[in-house]
Amino acid sequence: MAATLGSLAGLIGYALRRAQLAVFDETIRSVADLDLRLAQVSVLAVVGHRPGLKQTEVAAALGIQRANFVALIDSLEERGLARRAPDPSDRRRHALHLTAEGERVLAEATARVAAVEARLAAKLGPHGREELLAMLWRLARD
Amino acid sequence: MAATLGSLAGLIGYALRRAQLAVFDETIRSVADLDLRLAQVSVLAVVGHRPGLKQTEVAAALGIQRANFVALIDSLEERGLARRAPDPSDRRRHALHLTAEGERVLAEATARVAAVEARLAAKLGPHGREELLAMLWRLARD
DNA sequence: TATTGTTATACTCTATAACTATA
DNA sequence: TATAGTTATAGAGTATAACAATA
Repeated sequence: MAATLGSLAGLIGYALRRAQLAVFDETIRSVADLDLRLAQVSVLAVVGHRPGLKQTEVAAALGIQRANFVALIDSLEERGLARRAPDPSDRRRHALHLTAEGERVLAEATARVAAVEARLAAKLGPHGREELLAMLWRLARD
Repeated sequence: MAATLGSLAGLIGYALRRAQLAVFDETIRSVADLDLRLAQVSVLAVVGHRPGLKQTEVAAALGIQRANFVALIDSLEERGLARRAPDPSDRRRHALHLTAEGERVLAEATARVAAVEARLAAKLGPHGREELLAMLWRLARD
């Protein structure tokens, strides 16, 4: 395959895509039996880390448009994992929180993902993981 | 944003996704006025590098399902950038080639993408690019 | 007037099954 | 029987515009 890819194999953009797809494939499988998509896991992680944020703030942190975020929290709320709390100071806002069940599911999902990450780190050698993260975020923040 | 992402910021998988989206955003814009999507550019690159490959081989190299590959070459053929050539030894097969116009468009797209890649490499320091590519392909190949 | 959440919608990307023609 | 290409289709993910309620 490498031989047939030609110049693509030397492109950061293309290598990023292939690596991301491969890693997501493994990560998606790791939480599949929890019936969670990665977007749902990411919302649980942010809300669990910073409870009380409003929808727009969580969506912006994750790079998700607020219009598309609605169905995402709907799904988590319907499953009893998160809830929208009314904000007394501004009745337009919905502050987001995890339920006790949401905390449990997040803990389980986090453990599964951590196991995948450990396997990835093992492929990268001693300081590979930290170096990779530093480079990736340098590319991601404009 | 980093502060609100919590544990996500330390995940290789999540950082890969954010970096890939940011890089693709810039790359997509760089070829937008050629009216080319990145999937089309990747097909032009592979066929230009290895003319005569059959559809299934190109699709496999790019990780695209052969069913989804049909519309992709259709679009390139309709624009006169690529052509399906009958294979005399096996009439089921279509060998893929670029037209002269396809070669020209590929050259232009390659130059645009190379300019983006140069900006990315500049962000990563002296040996950053090579180190990053090595790590990404280590993750992508299983 | 501006913002928050929402609905509706359209478009791309991807995955799967089934068909045809050839081998 | 198996393979190459194809068609049809359904599910995600994403982007945009417009609306109601509230500020």
